[in-house]
Amino acid sequence: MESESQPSVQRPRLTLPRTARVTHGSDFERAWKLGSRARGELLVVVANRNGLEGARVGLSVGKKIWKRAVDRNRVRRIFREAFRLTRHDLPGGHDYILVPAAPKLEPTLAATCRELARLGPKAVARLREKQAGGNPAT
RNA sequence: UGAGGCGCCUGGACGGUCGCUCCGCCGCAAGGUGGGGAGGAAAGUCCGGGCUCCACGGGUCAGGGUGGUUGUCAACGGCAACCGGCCGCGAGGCCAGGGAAAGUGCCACAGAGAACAGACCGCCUCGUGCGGGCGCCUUCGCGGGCGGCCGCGCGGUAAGGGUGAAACGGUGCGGUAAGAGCGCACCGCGGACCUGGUGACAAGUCCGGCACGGCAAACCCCACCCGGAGAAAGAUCAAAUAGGGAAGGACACGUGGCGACGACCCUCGUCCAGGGCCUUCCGGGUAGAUCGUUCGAGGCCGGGCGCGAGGUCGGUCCCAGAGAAAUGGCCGUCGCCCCUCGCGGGGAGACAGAACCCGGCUUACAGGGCGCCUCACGCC
RNA sequence: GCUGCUGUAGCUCAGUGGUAGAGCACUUCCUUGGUAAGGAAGAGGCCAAGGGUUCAAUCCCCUUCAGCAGCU
Repeated sequence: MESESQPSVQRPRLTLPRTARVTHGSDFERAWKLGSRARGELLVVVANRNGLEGARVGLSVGKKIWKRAVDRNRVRRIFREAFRLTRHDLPGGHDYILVPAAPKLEPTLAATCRELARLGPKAVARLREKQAGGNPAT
């Protein structure tokens, strides 16, 4: 944590512009159809190639998870903040759809960051495996 | 001091830092900079409107809603004041609160009787029949007469008991064989008149003599109101692909018509084979984009009007606008609550998240605060 | 965003303004050497919650809470 103040690695600023968000329904549908998944304690990560430079995030928090809109917003904001902090450590060129793993979880930011950093690359690796085995052309 | 009633407000504050979104300015751009950024319920979607599109000659019926009166309002099933009923010692609270002498229907069980009422237990001995025994009078006696008693029946009665949610007015006095609106007084009920009030209604006088049980959130009747859908409404722009129309061109020999999956027929002289391409423009329109989309029956302050809901005049302010959907993360100080005698320290922090916009209603809500009023006790 | 439907025994469902029922399941007994089937008896319900109308509400009315379905 304290090593971040070192100037040795020139880290980019931790922003989250709209270009880093999945904003189209068709992108979501492609991810559900073609993407690979990795499941953890708190969240499920669905990864799919997007043909762009950086990583993008999409949030999918359904009404079954929490009944109240306040709680759903809470989960969304934690997921979004976790992606903002870990976004440059994840493999680029992919869309990541984040889904709560189970109903009525109360994720903390630190735990979500850890899981996202672990599950993101895992899902991307599975995607490569799948595409190499099945269809070689993208 | 304690217990309570009513109305209302608030819903942590400040700072640093990393981000998000909208607007203004600077910049070719990347970006920089200044400012705004959830609620009283944003909720449920129970009502009412604005707005948009669709439908529409008028009337009637059907269907739905509302239901004291007068107001208020853009409108309402909201709100205010008043009226009536019920509850509370009281401040106050609650009420779908029109019509049951237009009609239909229902009122279980219990009970004698339940909607043109009824007579079980009782009560009565005025009337009447039978039986029993008693007293008195009369008779030698049998017998007869009179009086009153008991039982059974006819009869009278509806006060009392009992049943029920409800029993065909209530209480008291008179009256009677016992009783009964049978009579009287008061109350209730009904009718008429009159007074006050815009009105709901209230007060008063007179009369009637009780006739008219309840349920319309049962059907229904009466009065009034209501066209449908909803911003994913709707409007504008508009790729790619396919297809439609028009013009021009190229290729080709076949072209065109009727017609039909192949046949066949007609026209130019017959038969066979085959082609249907390119460019430009037009219109519809999908993905997508933009608008609708936040200045409004708006907030705040003040004046005068009204009991009040509210209305009016003047001043002032601009106060969220996303779109797989911003309003968040981390840190610090103070404040509040809980644990602890205390210092210190630790923990918790309600209900809940805008999606076209308003007016209400309803529901949820840790804690804190304000105002007015009532009752009880104590002291002066 | 809008609309509709359903909440009754452990489960699946009836029911209607007047003491709430059926089938399966459960308990006990009989039958059998034993089990199943069969027979007999029994238990189990604040009819989703809160108000209101009514003499009386599972039923009628209002509000709330769940669950399900549909339209776009």
